[in-house]
Amino acid sequence: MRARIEDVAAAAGVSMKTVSRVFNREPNVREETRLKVEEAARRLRYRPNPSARSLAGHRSYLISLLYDNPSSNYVMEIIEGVLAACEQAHYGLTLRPVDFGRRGHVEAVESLVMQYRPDGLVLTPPLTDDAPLLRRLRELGVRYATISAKRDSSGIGVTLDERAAVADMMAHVIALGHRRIGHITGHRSHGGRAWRLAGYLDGLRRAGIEPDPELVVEGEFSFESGIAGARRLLDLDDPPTAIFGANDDTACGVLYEAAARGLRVPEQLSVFGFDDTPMSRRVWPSLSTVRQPSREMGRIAAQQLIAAISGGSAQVVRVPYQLQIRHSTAPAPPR
Amino acid sequence: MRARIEDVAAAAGVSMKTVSRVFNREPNVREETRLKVEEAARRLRYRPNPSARSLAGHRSYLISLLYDNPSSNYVMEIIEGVLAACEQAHYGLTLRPVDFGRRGHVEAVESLVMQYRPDGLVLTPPLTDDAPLLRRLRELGVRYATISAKRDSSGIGVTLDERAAVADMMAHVIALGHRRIGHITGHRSHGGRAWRLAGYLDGLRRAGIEPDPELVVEGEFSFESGIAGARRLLDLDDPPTAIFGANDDTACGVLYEAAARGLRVPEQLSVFGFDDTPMSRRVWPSLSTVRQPSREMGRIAAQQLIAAISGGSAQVVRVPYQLQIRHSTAPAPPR
DNA sequence: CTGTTAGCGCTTTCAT
DNA sequence: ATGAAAGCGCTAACAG
Repeated sequence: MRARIEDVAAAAGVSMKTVSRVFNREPNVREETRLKVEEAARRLRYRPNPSARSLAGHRSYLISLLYDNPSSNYVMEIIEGVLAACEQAHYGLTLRPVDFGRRGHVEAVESLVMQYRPDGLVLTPPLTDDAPLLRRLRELGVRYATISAKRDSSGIGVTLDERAAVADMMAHVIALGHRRIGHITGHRSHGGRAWRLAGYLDGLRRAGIEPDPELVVEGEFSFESGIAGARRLLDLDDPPTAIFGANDDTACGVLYEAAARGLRVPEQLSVFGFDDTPMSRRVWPSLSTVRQPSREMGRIAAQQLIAAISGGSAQVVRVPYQLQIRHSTAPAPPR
Repeated sequence: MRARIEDVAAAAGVSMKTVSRVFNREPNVREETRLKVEEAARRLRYRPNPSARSLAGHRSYLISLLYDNPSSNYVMEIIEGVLAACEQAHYGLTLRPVDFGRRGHVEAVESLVMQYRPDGLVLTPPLTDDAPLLRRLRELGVRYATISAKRDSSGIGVTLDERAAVADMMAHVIALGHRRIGHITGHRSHGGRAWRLAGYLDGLRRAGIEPDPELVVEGEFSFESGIAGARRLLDLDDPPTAIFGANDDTACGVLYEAAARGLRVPEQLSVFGFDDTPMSRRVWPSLSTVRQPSREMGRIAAQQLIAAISGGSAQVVRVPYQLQIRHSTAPAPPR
């Protein structure tokens, strides 16, 4: 049978509570005692029973990740990071796909919270800026960390300066001689949309280029909206020589439409995206994009959250970005 | 505060045990009594405490999904399906990325099992055919369901006739006039490799085409191996006019290499894959491939597993495939 | 710094 | 068909 805390206590010649203290890293245990306990636990291959722990401790040792599946790669990387942090802190993870657009999604989250009583949540965009959801979470008294939130609402989480990243990328493209640069935006409900648009405008302004409203078309972070956006942009009387898709999916849509028209990338059209998903390396030509350390961001968000749960201090950590210049950006064609 | 089983019992005028019976769908409860209990539970918004339930019931109500991340899209779809089944059965899900190649991976799984005591596992390829892992699981007495296992080892799970699917796809390509068809195989440790190779050979045989060993090159289900395989195949003195990549990633590598050489797909080269990942619709030209209902397969695997856990009967369910003919396959070029 | 005692909310076992 | 009592393995609260 499996060893219980009682067995460890007996083997180490201490009380159950002392073993509990050691395992929970509580203070007031002599180094010598701790070693004895650890040794006994190892010998008996003791593993605390999570159910008993939660039941007696009035906490679930569980955190939940809420996502709205913008992209599988993104979510999987976030999951990996969150999982790594959970493992280290001996927390469990539950997943919750949320249908952001659909009514009743707040109730769905509420039901998760009521049922599993997670000690905290990790939110990914666009849920990070879903006002009704955030309000309800606050009413329920659930702590949460945000990843790439437009506005910090919990003081716990992680972000990246998307605006500066895009501005940097714009500088790169402008240095290649491009003056007419199109942008297919992200979905209105995503925080990233505003940041990336702002970075696009920053880039133009810094180069002294007057923004042309015609060159900014609505998208929604999807492959399809990349195709549609590229069509509108390329059908313009004075079409752009470069297009910034608000994320890699969108940029891949642009690539697709260009190929469909027999337009050569990057010779006749430069394209760039944002996220550095694996796909950006797998398309032809490979996509210039901004690398976002998603896995790391997941890890940090969960770490901050667990720190807050454990009564420590937490913050919104800013992580660095990185430009990935590949084969989809090249000097502007002569006019 | 949160309602407990005791409160529901009091409100319904029955004992705790009766409430427990109702919630666990145990027999020996009068219809009338059950309704009373359900009504009281609804009024008090009662949710059983999962920790207490597991502690007293000696089961975790948890299943674990083990995966080795061949592709994010694939894993995410499986997760969604498994999650759907869990939800319905009031089971929790824990995730376990496993580094199949690395030594110590069996111990990593064992540690998961010892710590969380899941009531069962769901295995995805290639873990489904990892002999040392399976042996250890059996020693530990853990039940598991397999998804697309090469060999059925637990009697619980879901499969798809990959061999027949590939043979069908071959028939389609042969009907287009192709005679020299190349194949970049999957990784040796994956069950899918053998099936897909067998389907490729079936297809040739049925058309009376003598297989040419030169046309089969080793791959590993990756984009990179698709590029490498395409190079070898296209550098042949008598290169193929069509190439079957063992999965979509591989096929996308072929597309990439073809584009890099200025070879037009499908006019000069036909390409097809397997899986129908979202990417297959996003590349240019869009990829002909075999659709595998991954989400559904995840759901079924989890359902079967939970049925087995609950003492019911379970089996290996076979699900249907579907050919997706898109723009990467066309009549063979005249010789 | 360490130990004792009393639950946590549920299911089991055994009555009735 | 229903109920009473005895834990499941751990931590909280309080002693010492």
